Amino acid sequence: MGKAPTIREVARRAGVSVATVSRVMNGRGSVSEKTRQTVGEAIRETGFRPNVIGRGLKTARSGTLGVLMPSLRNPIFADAVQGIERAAEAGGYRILLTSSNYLPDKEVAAIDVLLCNRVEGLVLTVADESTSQALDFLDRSHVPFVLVFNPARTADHSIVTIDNVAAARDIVGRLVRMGHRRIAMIAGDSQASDRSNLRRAGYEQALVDGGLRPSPVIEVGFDSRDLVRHCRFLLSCDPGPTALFCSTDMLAIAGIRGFAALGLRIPDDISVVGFDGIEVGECMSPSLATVVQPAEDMGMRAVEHLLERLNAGAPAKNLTLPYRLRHGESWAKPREATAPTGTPV
Amino acid sequence: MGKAPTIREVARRAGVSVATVSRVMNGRGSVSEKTRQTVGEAIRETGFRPNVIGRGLKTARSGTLGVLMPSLRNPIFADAVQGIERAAEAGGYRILLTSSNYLPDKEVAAIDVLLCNRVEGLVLTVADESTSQALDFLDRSHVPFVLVFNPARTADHSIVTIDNVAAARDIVGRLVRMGHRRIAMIAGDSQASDRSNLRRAGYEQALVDGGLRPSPVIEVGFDSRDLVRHCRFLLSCDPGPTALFCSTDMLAIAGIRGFAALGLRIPDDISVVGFDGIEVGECMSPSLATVVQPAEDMGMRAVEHLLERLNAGAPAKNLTLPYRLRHGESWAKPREATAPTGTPV
DNA sequence: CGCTAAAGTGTAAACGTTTACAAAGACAGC
DNA sequence: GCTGTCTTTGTAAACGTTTACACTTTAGCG
Repeated sequence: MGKAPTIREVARRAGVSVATVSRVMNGRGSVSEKTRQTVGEAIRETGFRPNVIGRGLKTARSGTLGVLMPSLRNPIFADAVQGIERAAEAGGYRILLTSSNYLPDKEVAAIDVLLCNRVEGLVLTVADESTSQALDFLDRSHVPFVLVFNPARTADHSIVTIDNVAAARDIVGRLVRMGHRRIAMIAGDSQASDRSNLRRAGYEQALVDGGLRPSPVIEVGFDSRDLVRHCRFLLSCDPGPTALFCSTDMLAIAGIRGFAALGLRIPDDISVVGFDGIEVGECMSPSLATVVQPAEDMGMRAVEHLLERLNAGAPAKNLTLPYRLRHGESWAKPREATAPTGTPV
Repeated sequence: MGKAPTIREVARRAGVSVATVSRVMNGRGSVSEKTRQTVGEAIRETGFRPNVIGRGLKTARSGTLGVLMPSLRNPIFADAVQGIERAAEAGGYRILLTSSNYLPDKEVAAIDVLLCNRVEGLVLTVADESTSQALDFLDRSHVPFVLVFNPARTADHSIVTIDNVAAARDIVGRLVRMGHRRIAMIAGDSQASDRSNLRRAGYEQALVDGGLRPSPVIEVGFDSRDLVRHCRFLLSCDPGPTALFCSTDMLAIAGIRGFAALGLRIPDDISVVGFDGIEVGECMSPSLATVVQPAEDMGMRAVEHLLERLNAGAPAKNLTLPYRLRHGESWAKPREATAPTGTPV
């Protein structure tokens, strides 16, 4: 593992000073055409690759952005990272990726590591924005950051999100207007996700809007993949639900499976809708009716905004992107369709 | 954005030299208990965070590993990255993540950027290991790297993979022994994935093993999500297939949907099996019969091995992990079950 | 008390860049 | 030829750490 050549060796080989080599590389300052050639050759001959660590030390710019996500196992986050990476690359930045596994303690630790690495900014999703120590910590650091998926704490925070309450209310409202009167909800651990809470709030509002009495919400862990127990419970209730709303697509997919395992057909016997809009929900059969968050786009926008703040000193802003409903095949009118109590559809 | 405090300011505040502060931070060299206290306080008071860029310059160690994946949109890669991140974190390393979008040109460019960032090693999946310029490039760099998912080029390369040929042969062989005589295959773009080719080879071997004549393989792009056209084509063949093998789970899921859209029931009318073992395949209904690659584990092992090479000078090695079959619900005996020509099951 | 060894601390030189500043050369205008 | 301007190049000082080396203090021991 011979040491990598340095700018000094290139300079020696080209018979110029290191300053000149630096100028050739960065295209700053004036260099005669002849020298430029010579140096270019020397660079090629030595296989020189500028050491961005040395450069970063001098320029006080690392060229990296920190990224912190709860997990990459939920495709919604993987998609966001994909967008983040694309936009970062387009802007000439690299990303340092970490994940918290939904643990607030790890959030703080991971951010600390990123700050030691002198990331110029961060893009992150925290478990719960309202209680996050990680954000307090970050506020104090004066390193700009953009939250993705999380709701806004205050107006002077940069966030890229969708209106979770409105979206949940919208999709559940449609179930109501389809004629569903008993709509259950399975929500991911509210401790680990403020989104879960917001979606629950939207769900409850939709029930109220429809004049339905709230039903209890089943809270499960994020990694729950086997919901058959919970599905059985739901069916055992006196008037069982005719529809299920899940706080994430992963849960909804598991819910469909749970009901199918109990012999129900989707959507004939029960409707199931999700939230996130992960691609696989669209590919499966029945395709999942859900709220689509433009995750990749959100990641890109987050980075673009971050770079504006970094390079142009733009102010923080709250960016709420529009969500989309995917009219999948997993929902339908309830069999014993009764008109909703409110206004007819 | 006041400048971050440096070791010098901590030293001044604690009334000691920078060397002492450094010693306290790294626990190297001897420092009296009293000084240790004083310095610790000064660090806390100033909110000092060691600049790993400065450190890296001196120690010639960046503490980062480079990661290059084709895309994060396929959960199999996201899972691998998850494992990579976990193991890297456990080993005290950070990861610099890039993706190639399956484009060989971007592979080279991305690696170049990573090398400029002086990653101490790389974990990557290239489109095609046998033709990859990226790997030639990397070989010349003398930075250790580990391939994941790709097959081994030569014995002195580090790789972590499964036996794609054997696995494909295994699962397709089971279809044969179930009684399927006409098994179609949909494969992802072979240009963009050597895995696709290996799985195809395994598929063809299984057909030969079973005394079946090879049928043409349909090649599609990786981002193909609507396979209904291809499904229709398959059904239009004179004796249509009774089973479909797809080179990835994402394709298999789309295939299930394609057939379902044409009115077929899975697995009653046609069996569909995939390859990868992404989690969502297990959650959906019918659950996907597939070859499970331990992606997260593969990512972890890759990093563990890389760190062994880095820190203990261990030699490169080829690590072929066992695959697992998931006996999902998407396959069954063909309706018009005929015993296979070969040995009975 | 004097000697030696060990422990604690400081000094200063790296590491690979960038860049302010200085210097030198070329050239034009007088 | 002198002056001034512009272009090209070099010198050297940062940037924030680590660490070899040297120095001072302390402790142990005769």
